[in-house]
Amino acid sequence: MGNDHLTPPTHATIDDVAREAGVSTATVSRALHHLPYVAESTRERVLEAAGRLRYVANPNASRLASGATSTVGVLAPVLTSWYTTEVVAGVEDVMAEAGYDLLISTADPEARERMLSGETRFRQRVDGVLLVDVMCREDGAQRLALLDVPVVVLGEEVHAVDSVSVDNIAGGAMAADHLVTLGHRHIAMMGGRSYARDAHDVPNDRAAGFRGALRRAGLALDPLLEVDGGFDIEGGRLAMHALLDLPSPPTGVFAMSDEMAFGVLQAMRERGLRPGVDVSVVGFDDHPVSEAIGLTTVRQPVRAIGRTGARLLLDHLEGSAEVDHHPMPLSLVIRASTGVPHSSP
Amino acid sequence: MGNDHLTPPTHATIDDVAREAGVSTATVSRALHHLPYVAESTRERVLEAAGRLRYVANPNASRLASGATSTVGVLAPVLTSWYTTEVVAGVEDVMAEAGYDLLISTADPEARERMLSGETRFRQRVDGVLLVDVMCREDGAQRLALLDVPVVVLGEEVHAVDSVSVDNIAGGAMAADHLVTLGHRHIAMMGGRSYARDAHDVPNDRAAGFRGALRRAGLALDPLLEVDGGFDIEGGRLAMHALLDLPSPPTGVFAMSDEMAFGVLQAMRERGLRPGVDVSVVGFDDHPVSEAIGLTTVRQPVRAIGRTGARLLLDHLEGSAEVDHHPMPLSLVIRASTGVPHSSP
DNA sequence: CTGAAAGCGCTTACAG
DNA sequence: CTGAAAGCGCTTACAG
Repeated sequence: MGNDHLTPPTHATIDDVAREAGVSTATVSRALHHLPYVAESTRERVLEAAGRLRYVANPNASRLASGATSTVGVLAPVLTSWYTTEVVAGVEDVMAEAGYDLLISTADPEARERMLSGETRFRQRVDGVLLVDVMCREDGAQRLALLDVPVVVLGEEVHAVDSVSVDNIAGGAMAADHLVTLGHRHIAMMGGRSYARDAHDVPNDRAAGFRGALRRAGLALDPLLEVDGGFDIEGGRLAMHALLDLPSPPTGVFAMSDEMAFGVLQAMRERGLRPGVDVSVVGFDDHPVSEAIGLTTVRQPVRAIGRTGARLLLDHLEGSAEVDHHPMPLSLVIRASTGVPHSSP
Repeated sequence: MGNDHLTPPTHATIDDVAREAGVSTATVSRALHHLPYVAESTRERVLEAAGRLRYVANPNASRLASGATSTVGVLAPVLTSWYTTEVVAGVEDVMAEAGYDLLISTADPEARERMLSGETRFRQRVDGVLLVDVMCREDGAQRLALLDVPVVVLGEEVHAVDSVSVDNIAGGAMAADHLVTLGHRHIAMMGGRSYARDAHDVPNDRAAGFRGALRRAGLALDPLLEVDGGFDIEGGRLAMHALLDLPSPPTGVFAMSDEMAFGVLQAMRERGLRPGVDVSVVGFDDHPVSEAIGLTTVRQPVRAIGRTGARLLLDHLEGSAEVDHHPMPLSLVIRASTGVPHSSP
């Protein structure tokens, strides 16, 4: 109380600024947008008046009048996994700086279908769309290319629209090669069809790469050692317990995500087994916790994936028509969870 | 190609629907908003026409005309910590269902000041605001109460506006009591002033509760055992190494966040020390990884904090004027990282 | 370099 | 129950 009684009950509009500066609203608009053909002295007067009135343009009015939304839509799996959060953070980094808002929507299967048919809540509300791990395939990408906004696809390689992804086949092979090189012969592979990765090429690609590398080493993947860990911690824990209950448990495990690998390590701890000694474990992602607990993993540049996708979308918003696939690098990070097999042949 | 040539190059507007249904735009608007005083037969005709034309109202036009934004602002520390992500996910759960968009903004110190003075990018763009761990204190809350949108504060107790938080003093005491009960006497406390928690009451409250509980047990906190772990993994690791380099290292450590505790465990692993045997560790949060690695911790209902805050804000948006503090419960989750002191007196 | 005016696509009193 | 019309606050050709 006793404070600033002058606080306006409502916000200043462009008319207020025009009056204050003694010019028309058109001139105010031009001056504030730094458009050419405004006398320097006029511009200064407008800027000053706007500052005095603490004027901020009403975005709804601007957008309605100009047709631009200054918003990009992000369709992503539930923002619950570290991976997704981090990708979106990368997108946010770039888009915030460029002055775009993000409208984030959850990518369940129906949302995916609505997206492909252009029926999303994004309609009329965004200037462009980023799809995170939605898995459209080439036919989906062709439908996206027909939409009236530019679209960039993250997490898979397509060609009808811009895309950025890692080479999951190579990633699976890196994990296998590492375990084989250490001397492992009896190796398990843990994947899954999580909610987020339903109908996904990602696990399939990692599996294919993993199998291929084993094959090249003269090994085959024992069907008993191929398990579903649901891409989360608890799923990884349960699947690992099942593996350890086998008559002949594996000496090495490749978990297709670090979160599953955390569950694997938890199961080992529950049985008093030592990672890297009794059983070797390789994850995928390089979650921040992985370094802390010493998990060997295939690192993806998660945040950079988001940033790169955002930059590509900005290019399109500025008129670029180039369409390409942008591969991102993977690397193996070796830590304490892998070592030579305990009972080496 | 060869596909649907009829796809309209532009979106249907309310005028198109009105023409198609043979009514005025006013009637279309009323019918679509399920307002009273529209003949059932008319409503049906409008709904059908809108469906046929795949009409979606232009939100910018709606918002400009009605003055409502259907958006709530969320001011939160960098969306990089699990805690923040999870709170925001809880907010999103509730707000998405109520038909509100989220406009998320980063809460650095300048953003905090702009918020308190009503100068944010939220101006004119949101119907309400949720502050996550921004720490306004009572005087800040009084300024927020003067703003022209309702505000709910998460993470601290204030009274000028609605707030929801846990009792951090009690939480610090729970950690201390647990370690003392196990027989620990030489106990370290790891806090910090992270970017996110700068100028924060949270660490202070946890520290006060921790100290108070020690005092009640006839113990005092050795100043050498009070360290800064920066509220992240690496900071926790470094601080723990420093503690272990002390002439008389602690037998127990209370880290004020699970992520710091992960760093503590990493440092121990690097030195071959066993959690719960050589040194006992208590965290704070109950991060999903904590169960996997067996970290004893003070659990907060993080997602529920976000949900509760969102519901309170919705209440205000619907006209409620009640203002209250809403406490959320903490609980101690005992796991393998704590045990009786190795060299018990 | 600047202004008058139309228009963006809705919502909402105001009259019937 | 329904329509004509004003108005929300901007932007942007179109003229000067």
